Amino acid sequence: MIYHTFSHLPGIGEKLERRIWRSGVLTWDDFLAAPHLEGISAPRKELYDKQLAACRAALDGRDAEYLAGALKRRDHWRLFEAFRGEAVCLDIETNGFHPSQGGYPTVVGLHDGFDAVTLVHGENLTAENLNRHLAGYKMLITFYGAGFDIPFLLATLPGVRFALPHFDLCFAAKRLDITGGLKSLEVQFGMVRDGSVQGMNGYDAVRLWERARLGDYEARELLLTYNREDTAYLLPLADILYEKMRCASGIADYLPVNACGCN
DNA sequence: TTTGTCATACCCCACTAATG
DNA sequence: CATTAGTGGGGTATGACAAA
Repeated sequence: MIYHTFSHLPGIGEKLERRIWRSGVLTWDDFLAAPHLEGISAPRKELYDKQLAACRAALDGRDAEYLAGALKRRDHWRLFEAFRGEAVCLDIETNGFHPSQGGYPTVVGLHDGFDAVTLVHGENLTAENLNRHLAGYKMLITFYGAGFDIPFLLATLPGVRFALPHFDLCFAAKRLDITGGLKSLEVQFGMVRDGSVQGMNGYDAVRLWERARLGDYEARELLLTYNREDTAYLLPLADILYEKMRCASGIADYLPVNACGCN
């Protein structure tokens, strides 16, 4: 999808991007090879050519951070296919307070589809540790992380750094007119949680931390399991939502073979 | 080259919905 | 609850193209 993207160029929105596709220019290489494009003046094309060449070099060099900066936030999802193999899902639990009132993250969970890492407050949760783990990946996946998890971590863990492309599934779902929180989406797409944490919500996680903090080992284990389940379903959900977003973008209408399976 | 017209990208605002 | 980013609506600014 990223090779088909032109909406990040200044002055090109969704409409113009589709017009470019309609004219037969489907990829960055097509664009660079075309001597002239209708609706785009020569000096402007020259500027676009430069930017596309830079993006292409970044993609060839797997420079995810450059591309994160080059794309508008709402279009980061377009990088998913390119970086799926090096994507990490993140979800946090907190003690229930806001950073300004003594709030802190209790658990930060990372899951890449194979391995799960859990950073726990007072044990191994530090900005350095989190940065080190994130550094091994090319893309970040969250559910409403842009609105909650990321700002919360930035406010409570000085030095933590988020520069990766960020696929926020919550806003993708909203743009697709799929409403409801993470749990609701899991049900909609037939994902079933481990019985021990079924029906739990974020508030329960707050209470579990209270007990875990006082030495309740069982509560601690349940809290970690809950967080792990939260992160474990993000990647399969991303797969589903990415396909739907791609279909909604309209690119499949212009590709020679419609291998999209849009419904 | 200048002007007029049209399309559309962009900006600002209040609102929404999700998080623990 | 309080908090937050993204969204959508509506107005404005900008750029492409064609006619003069």
